Parts: sequence; C-alpha cells; structure tokens
Amino acid sequence: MRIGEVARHSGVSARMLRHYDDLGLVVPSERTSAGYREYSVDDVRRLLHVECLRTLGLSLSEVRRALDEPTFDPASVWADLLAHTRARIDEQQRLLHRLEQVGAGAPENWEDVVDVVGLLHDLASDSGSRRQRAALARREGTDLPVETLVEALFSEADPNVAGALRWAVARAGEEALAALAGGLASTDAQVRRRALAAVTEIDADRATELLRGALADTDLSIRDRASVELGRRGEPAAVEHLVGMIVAGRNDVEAAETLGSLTGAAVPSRVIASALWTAFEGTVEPAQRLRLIQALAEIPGPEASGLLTRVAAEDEPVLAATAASILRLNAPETRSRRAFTRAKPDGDRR
Amino acid sequence: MRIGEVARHSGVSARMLRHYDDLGLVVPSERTSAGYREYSVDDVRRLLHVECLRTLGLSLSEVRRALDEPTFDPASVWADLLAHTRARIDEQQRLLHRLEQVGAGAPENWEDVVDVVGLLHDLASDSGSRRQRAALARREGTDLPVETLVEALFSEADPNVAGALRWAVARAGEEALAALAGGLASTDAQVRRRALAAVTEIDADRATELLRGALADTDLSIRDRASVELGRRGEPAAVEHLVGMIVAGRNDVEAAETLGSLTGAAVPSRVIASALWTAFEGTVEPAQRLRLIQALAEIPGPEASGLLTRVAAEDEPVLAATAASILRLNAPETRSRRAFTRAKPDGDRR
DNA sequence: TTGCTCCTCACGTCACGTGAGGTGGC
DNA sequence: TTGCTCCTCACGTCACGTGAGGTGGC
Repeated sequence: MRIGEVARHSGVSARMLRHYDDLGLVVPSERTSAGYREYSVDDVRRLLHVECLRTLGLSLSEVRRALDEPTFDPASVWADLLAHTRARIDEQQRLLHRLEQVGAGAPENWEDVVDVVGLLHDLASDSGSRRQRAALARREGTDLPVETLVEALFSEADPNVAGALRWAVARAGEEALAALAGGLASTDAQVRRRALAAVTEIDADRATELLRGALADTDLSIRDRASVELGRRGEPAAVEHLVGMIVAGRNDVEAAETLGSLTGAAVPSRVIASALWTAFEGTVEPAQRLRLIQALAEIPGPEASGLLTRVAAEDEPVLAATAASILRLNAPETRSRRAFTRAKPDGDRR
Repeated sequence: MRIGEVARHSGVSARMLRHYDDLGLVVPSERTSAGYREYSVDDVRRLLHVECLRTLGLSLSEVRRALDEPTFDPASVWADLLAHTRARIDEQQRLLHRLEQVGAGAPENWEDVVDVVGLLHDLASDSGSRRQRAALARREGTDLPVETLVEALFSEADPNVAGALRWAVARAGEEALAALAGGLASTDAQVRRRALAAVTEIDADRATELLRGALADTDLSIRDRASVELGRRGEPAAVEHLVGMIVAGRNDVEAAETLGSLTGAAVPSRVIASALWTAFEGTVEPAQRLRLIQALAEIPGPEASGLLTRVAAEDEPVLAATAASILRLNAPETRSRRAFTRAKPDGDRR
C-alpha cells in the first residue's frame, strides 16, 4: 500500500505518516524504485497499534518505547497518565466554574470582566480583610452573582467576613433564596446553619417558608434559630418549639421574649399563656418551672397574670415569691420604670 | 521597575515579559539609556490584567484584542470558551474512563494493552457482530473487567449481543454481582431489567439475595422475573407473587410450573395448594378461576387433588370438567404419557 | 499529454524554556 | 575588579498543517 491509501484507511494524514517515518515509529518496510513508501500489512498493523496507544494519551515517544523497548512496563506510565488526566479534568472544571461565575453577570466590557475576576480572586484569598473587601465591593456593572456570594458564605469561617457576606447576600433579596435553599438542603449542618443565618436577614414570604422548613431540621441549634426568627415574624408555628427551648433552658430569655412579641400579632396571648402553663404542669424540675414562670412575665393579658397569681398563692416558696415579684413589676405603675432599667439580654438569665 | 523585579512580583518569567513586549501586549513605556526595559505602574497594571484574562483561558492574541479593541465584545468569546472547556472536560473524562477500564486488568505488556483497547473499541462499535465477538473474546491476560462488560450489557439493545454479554458476565460469577447490584439500583427500569436477567444466570447466595430485593421493584415485569427465578431456586418468598401472576394471567403457565417445582423443596405442597385455593375463593372471574385450577394441576400431593375433586364435584360445568380432566391426566397410569406429550411452553396457555 | 500521486525541504503554529555571547551598573 | 542584571538572537519543544518546487505512473 502506498501512503495515500494507508492515510485513507487509517485516518492518519499522509503528513503524519511521513512524520512517523522520520521518527522511526512506523517505517514502511519497502520503497519503490522511485522512492515511494510501500506499507506492508505488518506496517499497517503497527500503525494501528500506534493509534490505539495514542487514544490512551501516550506521547509519540512513549508509544515508540512501548512498541520497541521490551523493558518499558505499562505500569510505569499508568499512574502518570491517570494522575495527569485527573489533574486536567480538575483544572478544566475549576476554569469552567470561573467562566460561569464571571459570565453570570453578563459583563459588557473587558474592564468589568477583569474586575469580577479580581473580586473572585479576593473572595478566595487567604486574607480575611481581602475577602471582606471583596464581599462588600460595589461597582456598577461588576456585581458578583448571588450564587457566588452564597457559595463563599457557606465556607466562610471568619465571623466578620461571614457578616459582610450575609449583608451582601441579603442585598440581593429574594433572588438569593434559591441558592440559600440549596444550602439548607446540604448534608453539612455547618452549611445549613450558615444558610439559615442568611435567610433570617431576608424579609420575604419565601424566606419565611424556608424558615418553616428548617423547623424540621435534624440539628437542634438550627431548629432553635428558625423558631426564634419565625416567632419574630409572627408565625404561630414557632410557639411549640419556643416553649421547648424555655423548658430545656436553651436561649430561654430570647425564646420568652419572642413569645412575648408574638402575642397580639398572630397568636392570642391566651393561647401562649396556656402553652406555657401546660409545660409548667408537665414538669416538676424547679429550674424548668422557674424559667416557665419567668417566661410568663413576658406575656401580656389577664390569662398570664391569672396564672402567675395562682402560682404566687399556691406554689412552693421560691416559685411563689418569683411569681409575686413578677406581678409587682408588671403592675401598671412599675412597667414604665422597668422598661428603662432592663437592657435586652442576648444570652440566658440564670 | 526593571524586568527582573516585575517578574518576581508578577510570577511571569522575564522571558515571557520580553515575549509580551515583542507581541505588543505589554510594552514597557520606557527604556534606560542602556536599553533596559523600565515598567511603569500602569505597565504593571496592564500586565496584571493580561494575566487575569489568561486565567479565563483566553489566548494571548485574544487578550490583546480584549485590551486594545473597544469593539471586541466579551460575549463573542464567552460561548466559545464555555463550549471548548466543556468539550475538553468531556474528552478527558472519556479518556480517564478508558484508562481505568484498561488499567483494571493490570496488563503486563503493551500487547495486552492494545488487545484490551481493541476489545473496548469493538464493544462500543455500531456493528452487533463486532460487539458480540468482543463480548465472547477470550485471550489470556486480556480479559475485559466485569464492570465494563456489565456496563455494556446495561446499554445493549441487541438480544443476541446481550445474551453473549450475560454469558460473559455470568462467567465472572460472584465478582459480577457488585456491578449488577448497581444496575438494579438504577432509576432506569430498562437497566434494572437487564441487570436482573444477568443476575438470574448467576448461581450464588448473593445473587439470590439480589433477586429477593427485586421483589420490591416498582416495575411489575421485574417483580415477575424475580419471582419466577426465586421460585426456581426454591425460595418460599416467591409464592405469593407467583400466585398473583396466575390470577392476573401474566406468564401464568411459567408461574404455575415454578410453583410446582417449589413443592417439596422448601415449601410443603400443602401450603402452595392452599395459597392457590385462597386466591380461587377470592375471585369470581371465570378466566382467573380456570387458571388457578390449571395451576393446581402442577401441585403434587393429596391437598391439590382433594381441592380439584371438590371443584369437579361442586363447581360450574366448565370448571368442573377441567378439574375432572386434570384429575384423570394426573392419575398414576397417565402421568408418564403426559410427560412425553407435553413440551415445556414458554408463554401463556390460553 | 494530462491529472493524479508521491517525493523532499521547510516554514508556521503556540506559549513558552534554555542557552550563547555580550554589556551595563554598583 | 567582581558578581549581578540585563540585552538580543536563536534554537528546541510537540504534533501537526500547509505550502513550494519537482517528479513518477497510468
């Protein structure tokens, strides 16, 4: 067979066949009197072997060694081939991700592209202050896509930077919620917690819906956070878990205040008072009962005071004294003073 | 700044800085009297922009146009960059897959490598006969990994090739079961069906276990197949579904014969006869009752004949006549003749 | 004779690395 | 003067594509 025929059959260009000849990779075993290359059946077979090994990513010199050096072991190349291929895939996937992130903002000029790439670079920096600056950066036309900010938020350990990211994410409003919902569905509780913290900063029906979903989270601290935020938004669904927090002594002051703020809005104060009372009657642990009594102090209306009066009159000395003192403080003439003297506590009151 | 300092700060080699200068990409705005390149702050800024765009995969000439041609729109490059990157990832992933497949057999010399690649190539060929030959191929040292055969089986539409693949897979015995289990967990019913067909050809406890799992499949035909095969393996768990097949008229002859073969092995014939009878009493549809009566013919023992006698005596004419004729055929003196005259049917008897 | 195939030689691609041989600056 | 930096010119890498200019075969 002459070179053209071999090229047609093998799909290897005549140019490459001559190149293989020069390299000594596939040397036709004969030449015609005019110097034309004559490929034998064995030459073609060798060519097919070469092409076969090339599909595995071997370089021409590796193929040559593979076919000509009996001591050249496949195992010695394999690890390299695998590692390099995996590395290339990884690298290309990172590139693709960056292209998608930058392209998401549909930049109109290359200045914007450069800016966005710079921000992405800073957002992945080791320096917290750089990350913070990137999170807070605002230039026209070069906003980072919410998905990118949310992604950064999910892996941000520095509380200051996380705060900046939450602020930036909240600025996007409802548009951020799809990405945040993804975080709430993560198997990593840490990610869910960070997603929830961002959702609480967004005021939208869809955000409230996500918070309701978080009430069923397997992580206790997430259920707590969701309940408090739902309570603040006047969601009746939060009442049960808030009462549970008071009983267990987890952020009970915050829970009690949230219950207080719920009354009147969506839930009658009567209902909340009776929920606390049911819990009170369901326990004999003094500390728990004390916390429930103190929570009743936050609930306005005749039902709560009625119950406190009952405790003050009938219960054991410490509880009774506490209830009585709450009733005194809540009396109309002392209410205004109390509002001044007590700062809003963030932790537990114990 | 002179070239060495710029190189140290930017990570771009002095050689490349000279190359960028030659291309007109980053030209230092001054030269010293001795011809040394002097980079201004703006020059360095431009260099950083160049490197930034390079991280996105732009070629040097694209970067040049991006920075110098105001009409060169990012959008015009973006689609290309994305498409090329995705194509490269795809290609590298296919390469990785092939490397893993070939490497799985730990070939010791390059001849074996070439053979395996050839087989893989044939296995993906458009020609059924080529695929079949690849499935059946056997040379020392060049066996295809079971995972590869199983993978090919899952997407094989040609029944002959599928048969060859099942045979090759079954030859691997228990080792094939892990890969087949993956197929049984597929969301594609077609794949599950193909996996099941291969599992039925493997005789091992783990295979039987997989068949039991398939009894809970959402696909009816898969439950049917699994039941028949489990019945053949003497698994009591199959009885209920086999009776259901007879009632519904799906492969009822095969189901009845399977029930027949189950008797004596793991399940007393009494139990099977009574299961059929319960179904018989639970329906009034003549065709269903007829099939159940015919199924009873396959069950040996006094319980089945007792029930048939009852039907022959008490039921409506057609059923009674059928029962009577079965009783006659099953009588000791006719049994041997019957075994000769009846070939094993594969479909329904209607 | 015409059109086709084949030959060799050699340059271009792309983003670099690595010299050789020479010189300026402190 | 010594060691460092910088200069230009130019070749090598890798797997090819694309000519130019010429010739053999039917």
